[in-house]
Amino acid sequence: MNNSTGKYLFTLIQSYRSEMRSAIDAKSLNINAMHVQCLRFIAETPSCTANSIVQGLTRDKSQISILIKDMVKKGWIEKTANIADKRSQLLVLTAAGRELIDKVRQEEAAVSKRMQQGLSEQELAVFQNVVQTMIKNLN
Amino acid sequence: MNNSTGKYLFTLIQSYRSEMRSAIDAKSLNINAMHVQCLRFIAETPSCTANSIVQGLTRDKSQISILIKDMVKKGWIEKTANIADKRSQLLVLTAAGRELIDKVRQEEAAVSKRMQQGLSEQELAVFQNVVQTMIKNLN
DNA sequence: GAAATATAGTTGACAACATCAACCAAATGG
DNA sequence: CCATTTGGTTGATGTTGTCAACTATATTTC
Repeated sequence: MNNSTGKYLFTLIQSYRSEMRSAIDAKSLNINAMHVQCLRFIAETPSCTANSIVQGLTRDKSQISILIKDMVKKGWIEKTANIADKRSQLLVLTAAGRELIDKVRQEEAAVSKRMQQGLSEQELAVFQNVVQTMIKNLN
Repeated sequence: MNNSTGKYLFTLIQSYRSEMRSAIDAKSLNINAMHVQCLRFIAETPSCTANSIVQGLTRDKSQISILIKDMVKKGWIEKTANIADKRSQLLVLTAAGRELIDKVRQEEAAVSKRMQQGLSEQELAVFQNVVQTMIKNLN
């Protein structure tokens, strides 16, 4: 392999984003990529704080702060007091947030299924392993 | 494989971007990701026009128009009259642009090399095939 | 126990990337 | 020759990202 790696990965991600965008728009879900990542993270993380998301998604805290504010405003998540640390709040999905992320997951599953057409279980397993190794190599 | 595909790919791309950013900053190359893609595309495309880039990189024409303006201003590319179509101009790299993209390619090669540590030729070949198939499946 | 330092989160300013609409000049089609 | 399409530019706006400065709280040090 040569240094077209980056190029193909960019193209793949761009195509994936575009597909997800279309699916999201088609279903009028009205949610952004970073909102999706945050909601998923909150759903999967007990005692989730803004800082948990900062660490988990490797993003700047100011960016996450703004995203949280957006999602609270949109009624997808709620803040509750964090007894363990008065500086922070615990974040939980509301019923609307859970419903939304479930719908998004369905669209993600559909796009992933399309992406994987014609590829064997073995090829996908190698792919997964390679991606995880590459992530590890860079961090 | 499940729908964590998107998640891992996002993480990989983010890590890659971050690495490239650090490498670019360390060498004081002062160039952005989209500039890099454009310069590479121009270098590899005979009779390159703004529209060629729009089609090749699948980006909005207004975005490409602005990028071209930036790169001309920075002295990395030049516009020459397109005799075949008075509406458009041909884009070519200047000496400075060629030098810059060469340096970027070196950094890309270094990052790719790090990414690939511990992975066999066969695994990388499967990876490449899977990525290209996925791109094709989405378009 | 108080002071110094670090941390969690917020806000503002700015940059990079992206999309859409409106426009003009040129090319193409009927 | 006129209508339509295309290539490119600009403005407005949205999304994602980074950095600095700030406040309140927690932790560390003495």
